[in-house]
Amino acid sequence: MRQKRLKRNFYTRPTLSVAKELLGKYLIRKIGRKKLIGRIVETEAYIGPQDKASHAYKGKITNRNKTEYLEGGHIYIYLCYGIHWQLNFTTEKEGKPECVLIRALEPLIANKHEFTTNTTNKDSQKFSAKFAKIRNLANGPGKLCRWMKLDKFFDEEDVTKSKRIWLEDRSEKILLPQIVKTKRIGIDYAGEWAKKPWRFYIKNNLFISRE
DNA sequence: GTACAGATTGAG
DNA sequence: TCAATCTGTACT
Repeated sequence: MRQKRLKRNFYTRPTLSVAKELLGKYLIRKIGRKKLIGRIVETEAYIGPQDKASHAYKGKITNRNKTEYLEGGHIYIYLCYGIHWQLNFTTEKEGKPECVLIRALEPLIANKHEFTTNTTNKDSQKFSAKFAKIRNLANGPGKLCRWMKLDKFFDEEDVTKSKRIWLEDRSEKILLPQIVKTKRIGIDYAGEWAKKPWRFYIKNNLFISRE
């Protein structure tokens, strides 16, 4: 299988394109000799300064959100509800506070007898207890950070160069009809901006955070 | 210094 | 349905 790390020019593009094209890409987290691999199945776009749901609304710069202004291809990670880390990748040029939140991963587990990456078959919903366990590893933005052991020490990380976390293209293309667009989760305070269809997930995938 | 909301989660 | 848990932010 052809595997190549996503380069700078993938990230320094319009955020909505990056959010859609991140679907079907692979997030690799190296811990010692081991690798945790997750296929990205759900994302959300945040487009400051105009987006009221963005931390960079009205061009706000704080100690927390300053990494959001970095050039595309950097990690912006922050703690939510005092408990959960939220992994974002910056997009666009330096100075533009736009990013993509990774909301769910399909864990790539070596044992192919348990399940395959082809989860479009509704019959596979009759999954085993083990399958349920795997499904619960990364089907939410906080859960995937817990699984991959990601925290504030990854803020500002350049994923085009990092040796502990990066993204790979494994020649899988998610076509437009397979992408479901919905409003973003948990930002109802953002008025009109809350209605924007800036959440994307892979149709019929069993590893998304919710429908 | 104090007050309070939040890009969530899991238990009940 | 709701509490856990704590940082960032606004305000006194």
